[in-house]
Amino acid sequence: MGADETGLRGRLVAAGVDLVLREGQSAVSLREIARRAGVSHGAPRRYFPTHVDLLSAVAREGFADLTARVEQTMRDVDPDPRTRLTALARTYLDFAAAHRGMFELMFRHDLLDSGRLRLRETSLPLFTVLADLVAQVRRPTDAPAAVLAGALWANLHGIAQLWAWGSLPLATGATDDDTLLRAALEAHLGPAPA
Amino acid sequence: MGADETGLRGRLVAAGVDLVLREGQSAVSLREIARRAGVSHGAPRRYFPTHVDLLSAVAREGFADLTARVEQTMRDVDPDPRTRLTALARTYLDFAAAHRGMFELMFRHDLLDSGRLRLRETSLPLFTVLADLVAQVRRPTDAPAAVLAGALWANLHGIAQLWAWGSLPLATGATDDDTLLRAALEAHLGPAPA
DNA sequence: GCACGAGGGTAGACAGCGTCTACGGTCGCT
DNA sequence: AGCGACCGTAGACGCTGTCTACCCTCGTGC
Repeated sequence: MGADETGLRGRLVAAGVDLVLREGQSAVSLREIARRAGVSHGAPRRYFPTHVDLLSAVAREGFADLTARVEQTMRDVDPDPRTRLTALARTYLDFAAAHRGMFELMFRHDLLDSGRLRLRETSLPLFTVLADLVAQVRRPTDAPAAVLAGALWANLHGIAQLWAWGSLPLATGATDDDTLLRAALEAHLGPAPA
Repeated sequence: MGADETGLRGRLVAAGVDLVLREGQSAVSLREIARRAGVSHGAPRRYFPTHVDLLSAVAREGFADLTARVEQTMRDVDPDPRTRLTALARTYLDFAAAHRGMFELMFRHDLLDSGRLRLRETSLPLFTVLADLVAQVRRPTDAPAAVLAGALWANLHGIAQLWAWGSLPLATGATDDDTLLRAALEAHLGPAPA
């Protein structure tokens, strides 16, 4: 998906992905990526004029990975939309927890050039999957589907972020994020079916 | 509140706060703060052994500021808990939008030492205000108050963050965050009273 | 009245960073 | 054979955070 090209460009992105997964977002320096790719520190410049460009490409891989996981989940799980939404949410939170560095990078808009690489648009298919499912379970009195989906996404995202920060467990006394997730889903979509 | 001490320590924090508000989180370097405080680059070290310590102190001011704003809102607004919750949420989102750099810094747990400065605990009073209000409007079938409050906070936080990133407006087609906010409040707390 | 020690700020060094620029080598094409 | 385009190297620059040695200025004990 772009990262496994044989050229240096692909190797750089792959090294960046590997680095952010292993060491976190702050470790992803241009020079370290170049080192891991076995080239001089000036080499990346041919493909990525600035550090931001390279980070954006790495983040793009992150979105692609997350999207692929969600699509895989959709393939595995029951077609009932409510079930699918629950599974999607779980996948989102699991991704954030398992790849925290990547997840952080993906939403560090101060580090990324969302315009040049159409990064925001890269996250759109993901939102579309969510929005389609939301539209199917939406009740007549609910907000419009796009709004409902946006609010739900924001809730998922907030849980992922605050949970990682440690504030949420401290404040709520919870030991896992599943309780919070269930509460969020029921709040937005109504009580879970029996 | 700690930042207006006359000593160098207070001046450093004040300079940091000013800098993050004006230029954003990435501009808050140790040396730049020292420069603005009119001291040499080594001076901060007496009070803040590392950059992280200084940033944490700045973020602490941010939490203090936000808490003060919320408390002011609580003083100004009608005692009806639902109204208060709406106002609190609005204050939260306004703060995030108006002081984006500070808001980012406050939740950059990778940059902060939440342990040493009890930073997480600093955000706790804020959560308590929210939790108390939530407890008052909670319906019998809702999740426990702490969980409900946590989920709602996460929703607010997610809206603030995703909105700032630009993804949410793009995905939902909304032009302001108020629609999203109302949807979130109604989802967690039930339909708004007439 | 004076030495002394501690607190607090200065100044220089170091390695690492992103960026810029000049250079070289290695192709394929005419 | 010669020539360009492509692609990577290497060194410099100014910036960063951190470390260390130094010094100046007090307050205190004698």
